[in-house]
Amino acid sequence: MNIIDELSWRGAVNQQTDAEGLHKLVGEKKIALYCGVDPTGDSMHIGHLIPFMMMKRFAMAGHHPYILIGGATGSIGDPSGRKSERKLQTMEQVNHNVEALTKQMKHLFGDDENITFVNNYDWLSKISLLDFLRDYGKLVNVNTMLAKDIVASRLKVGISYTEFTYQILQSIDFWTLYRNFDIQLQIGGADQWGNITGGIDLIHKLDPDAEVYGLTIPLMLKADGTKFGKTAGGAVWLDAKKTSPYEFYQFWLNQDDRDVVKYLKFFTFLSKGEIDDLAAKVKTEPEKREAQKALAAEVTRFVHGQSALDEAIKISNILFSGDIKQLTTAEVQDAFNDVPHVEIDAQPQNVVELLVNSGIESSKRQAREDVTNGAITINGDRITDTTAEIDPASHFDGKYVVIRRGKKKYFLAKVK
RNA sequence: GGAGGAGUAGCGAAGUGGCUAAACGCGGCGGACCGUAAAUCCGCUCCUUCGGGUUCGGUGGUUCGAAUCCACUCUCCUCCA
Repeated sequence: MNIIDELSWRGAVNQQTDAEGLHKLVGEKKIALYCGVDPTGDSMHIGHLIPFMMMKRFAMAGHHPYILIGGATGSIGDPSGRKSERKLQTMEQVNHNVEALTKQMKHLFGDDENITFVNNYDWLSKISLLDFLRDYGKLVNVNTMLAKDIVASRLKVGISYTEFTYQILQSIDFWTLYRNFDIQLQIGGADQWGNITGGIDLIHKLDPDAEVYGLTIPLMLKADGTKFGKTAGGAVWLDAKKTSPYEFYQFWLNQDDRDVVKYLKFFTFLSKGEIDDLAAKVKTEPEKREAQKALAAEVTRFVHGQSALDEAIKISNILFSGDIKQLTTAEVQDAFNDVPHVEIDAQPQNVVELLVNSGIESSKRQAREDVTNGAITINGDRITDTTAEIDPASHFDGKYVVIRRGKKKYFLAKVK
């Protein structure tokens, strides 16, 4: 199947500069393409993953993706999709983030020999101001820049010259990659359209015969219209230290029936046949949640590896179907490694005090309410009496107390 | 520089002297249903030693009593120059 057809089937094509031309090009030859990410943080979240999963598909189809880490552009700040000016990061932060992101990217995509990593700091930092103005600035029309959504939407609130210039830097990236590596396609999120077409315009001015294309991926929204990828605790990170593999697995497992097929298409490498199969099961036997399970397993394995996935499934089974009291102390220690930890005193203590002191509840009022409502389970027993005394010595050799708040939130309390 | 307008709980937004810890909506947290889904329904959503304590941009007044009135002050928005 033509890679563009596959992307279309997956719902991953929003806009293309020349749909016919690109379709023909990738059908005729193996091309080089790129997608960039700016080091705005020291870890990506699942939203960042979207274009790179598509890059991987290109690689699997025999094409050659280049992953660009924006060491230079990240120090400037992309105004795309932003309502207000970004706070400039220090160069130390940028460098730290570049290092962290590169490591993460290489972990995810680095074992594919057909994927190359580049950093735009390597060329953008070498351009002098005068060269910039003479070689590139002259080719870019300010009126065109102002008309782009990215800039136009910001004119009312204001935009600094620095952020205004961002699109030129990204254009120079595309030009540089085109010239050096014959990169003919840039892909990105829907908000990158303006930056991508800017690059294509620049390339055409410098090389009128150039054959280059742009493709954007639609903005991902949940069935209820809210942003994808956010939970109560914030973003779902790819870094296991920020979002544990167990939480990561649970995030995917809990997806809405209406969204799960879309996510399978975006985030997994399952074939069309396999996905169609799962889609049918969502309709016929939704209660089995096979699509969600497959999604959670595939993505968790891709990001965190097989053993982390096994662990996540094991914990999930224990927490949601097993009897916690049957576990040995060693099993508790092992199974709950990934669940949030708190510390408590060894003496028997009142439930409400215990919940507040351990930080599980924010106030006594809240703690009392949850206990009264039956939201609190300690070592597998539901506690509904606010005057109940909890003795940490009663289970697991007095070393641990397993606390559940609500239906899904577990905490492992270590006894001091 | 001039003229208006606005600042209330996480957000939006009522409230113009006591009955206001502050309507309502969203969000959040619980519970029921159930499939660890959605929708729906119910409860809660400043803190508390349950006596009370501290809140309506800030400071200081008036008053028995202030989110509400007065003065000063800070921030933001709109229009004019």
